[in-house]
Amino acid sequence: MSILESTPQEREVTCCGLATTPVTEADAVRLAPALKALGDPVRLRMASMIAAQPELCVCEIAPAFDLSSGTISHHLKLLREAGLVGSERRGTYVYYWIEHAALEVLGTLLSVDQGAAQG
Amino acid sequence: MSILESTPQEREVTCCGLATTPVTEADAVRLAPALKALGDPVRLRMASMIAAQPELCVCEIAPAFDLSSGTISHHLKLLREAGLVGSERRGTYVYYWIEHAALEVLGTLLSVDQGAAQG
DNA sequence: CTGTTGGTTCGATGACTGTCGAAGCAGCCT
DNA sequence: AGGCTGCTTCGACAGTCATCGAACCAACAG
Repeated sequence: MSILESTPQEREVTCCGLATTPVTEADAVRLAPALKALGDPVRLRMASMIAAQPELCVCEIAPAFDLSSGTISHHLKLLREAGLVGSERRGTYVYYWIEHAALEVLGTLLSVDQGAAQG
Repeated sequence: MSILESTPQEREVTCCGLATTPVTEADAVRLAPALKALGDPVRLRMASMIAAQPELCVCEIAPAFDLSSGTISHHLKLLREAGLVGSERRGTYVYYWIEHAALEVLGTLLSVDQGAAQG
């Protein structure tokens, strides 16, 4: 059950945003982990760095943070488990890329709904 | 320093999404707490219920969850502190409403950027 | 003033999280 | 094979979090 597997109910929600139809418990359980993963300043920046490039190796990500390599790996793992990024080892380096589809699900969920919202 | 106070840098970010320009550390620190607040299934549903109505009293929110009133209050407080909802007591009841502007900041942050994203 | 109902705050507790440093693994060199 | 570099995993630890039940405060109805 990943963030990308949508039920009909969830499709409606992610079609028109959180304000249109109350998110069901099942959808909340599936969507919340991705928001939680982005709810840490380190991971939000990591996701943003990765999203701004086609892909990025850990050796390019790590220097931006004053953290041990173990901690860097830990955060990247959480982003991966949340379905927000993918990774692949190619030779010496491990590359990370953003899963745009997952990001889009969240963007739609939080997008301002033209019908229900009123500034 | 709330989610709604934007620096020039942050305006650029929240204009075109997380993938356009890497989020700065300061912006990440300011934006992450709101995502964190929504990163819990209970609070995501609460925010969604509140967002789907002009306003909602606690007595209408609480029955949707199998939680003690103390825990309900705790979650609503976190949403309030994250700047995502506002609240006001009117007579017997306390009413909560969504802060659409804060939601919009997040929606824009996570929205798919036409320029940088590619599926 | 007293009881009742709606919410918040408090204290305690078990679970989870962010962090480090050390150990481990993978792929290179030579 | 032996060593080096890049990254992940492991074990430990302090800090945070979700939850409950109890105590508390606010408004109202008798």
